[in-house]
Amino acid sequence: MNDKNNSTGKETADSSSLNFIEQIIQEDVRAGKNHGRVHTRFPPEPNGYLHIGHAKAICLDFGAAEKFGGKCNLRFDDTNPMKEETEYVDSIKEDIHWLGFDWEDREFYASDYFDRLYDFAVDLIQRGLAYVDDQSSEQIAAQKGTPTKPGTESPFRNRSVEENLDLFTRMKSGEFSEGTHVLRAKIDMASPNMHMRDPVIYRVVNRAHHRTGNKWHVYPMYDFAHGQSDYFEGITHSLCTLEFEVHRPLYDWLVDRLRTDDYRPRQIEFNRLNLTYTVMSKRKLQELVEEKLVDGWDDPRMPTISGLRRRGYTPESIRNFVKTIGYTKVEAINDFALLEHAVRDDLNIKAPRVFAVLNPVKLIITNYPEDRVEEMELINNPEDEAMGSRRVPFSRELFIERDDFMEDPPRKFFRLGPDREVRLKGAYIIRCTDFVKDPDSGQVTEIHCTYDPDTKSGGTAAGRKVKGTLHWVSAPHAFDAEVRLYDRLFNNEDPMGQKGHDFKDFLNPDSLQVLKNCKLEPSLSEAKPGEKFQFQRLGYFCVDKDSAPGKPVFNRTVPLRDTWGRMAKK
RNA sequence: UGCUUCGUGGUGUAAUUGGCAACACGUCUGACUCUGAAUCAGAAGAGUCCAGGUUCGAGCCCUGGCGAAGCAACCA
Repeated sequence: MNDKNNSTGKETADSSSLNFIEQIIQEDVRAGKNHGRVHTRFPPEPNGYLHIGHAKAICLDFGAAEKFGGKCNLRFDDTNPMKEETEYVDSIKEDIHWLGFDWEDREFYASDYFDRLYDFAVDLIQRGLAYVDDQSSEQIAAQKGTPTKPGTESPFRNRSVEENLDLFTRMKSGEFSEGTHVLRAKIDMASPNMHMRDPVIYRVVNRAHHRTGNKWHVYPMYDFAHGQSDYFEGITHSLCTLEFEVHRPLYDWLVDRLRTDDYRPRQIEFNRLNLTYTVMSKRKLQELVEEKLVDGWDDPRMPTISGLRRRGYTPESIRNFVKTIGYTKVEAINDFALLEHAVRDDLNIKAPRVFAVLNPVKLIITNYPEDRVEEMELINNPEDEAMGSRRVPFSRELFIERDDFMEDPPRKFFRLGPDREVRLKGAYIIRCTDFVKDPDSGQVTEIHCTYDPDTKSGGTAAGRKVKGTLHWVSAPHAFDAEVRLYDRLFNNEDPMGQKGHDFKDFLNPDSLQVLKNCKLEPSLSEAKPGEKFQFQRLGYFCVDKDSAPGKPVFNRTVPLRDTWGRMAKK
């Protein structure tokens, strides 16, 4: 065992803020278990990209360690060379760091322990606690029984130690082909727990491993690697999701046969993260990627860490979200609105305000001089004075949002309409005097207004009130951009939970909407991929990685709360 | 007809020696506002799966039901 002597855990947290797992840890520390040490681990399999469910685990593994003055290891659970690749190792490390956590120099791999695990398997054979089974997986499965019926014993269960040792050695040396032999722990074929019915602990795999190459022809199963790896690393609390609950007796059985002292890692399970209108299993997400139903693992509609990052989510917002939803043993489905609230909350403070017109319509101020341009001063963020202000050009021809004008507005509409007044934010109050419609489509193509020169923001009559305030851009100064609007990936709250349906039946056909000719204020022309803004009155947006000089692309992270939009829908 | 775990507003959580069911999101009002945002103030919404029991008093303890999830990969 290495690394078992880090500093004694100290209780920094007030117990009212501790989740049930942290409370257990606190009790263990108080009771002096493992000398009051707290050491956790985050153990991803490098077979795909991390999603927000992993973020929940990461926050707990690293967070709990930090709360009690302990440490958290990163350990890649790489026991299956069929599925694992170095590419995934790199993305996982990037995502953890981005979320704001650090494993320092403690980057481990289950494959680091292959020799020790093999020796332990040999030890079990010598103690009569493991045997080589020559049967096919079908035969073994048939003998396993069912949850309600006990299993039957393998005909190879009582082989001699010598024969088992010989066979296992030959498995290791590559003499056998895949599927012909396995090593099983000899426990209890009648156990009410299926996992205790002589579980397979080693299988033959004749394939290169991403780290150990062709050294091995036998690989340990998850159950034969996880608890032991925890033990080797001096882990005190091994936190995992609920589906491993039934594995715990096996975890303990193996650790108890491995350990040589009082120290013992403790597995505790918590509920998985589920979100409405999306799916969270790595396999399902992979399906979406492979069938090209999304743009890749980092498609902004994906609940992956890389997808959320590209969508414009901040690490803080994800951590705050995770804090809000908590850890219990209840199978819960969390409302996506909670996540959206978390980003808005964070971006409200951080994101500079800018003007962008997504669905532009031309507005002409007929009494404004043709060649005049004013530089209007706009506050960058009313929530943070330190973010200062910027100058935005204003001229006779502007673009405003098509939605902000109605030919025949209803009572509660307080934007622009014939003979109505409205303020152009940071500029003047204008009155609509006329508008032009395309005779064929019936679409409004031009809105004519007059402005009141006395009402300039900050000017003498600036105090006059009008009900509506619109954002705008100066037509000759604005530049074009592509803006991608995202909606929920699925139409159904719980696409996985619908009996008789494939989850893909519920894909939302309108989850991506691409707007090509959006008009952005000039200050945005320098924005770099990843930069985040509030498009005033619309939502939070960020520059996409597809963005190139002269070909800007923005993603909508989340719209602003919109009580008008909700009213209008009714 | 097994084992393990879980049932608290619409959703997620809290209520920790039994003591007025609390918070967040969402929803709806209102105030403010040069963002129909943010902010502020307020409202509606559960009597804790059901039935018994113990107790002055039960979400919490006991008994019995009901319901849900996980478990039968040589995946993790």
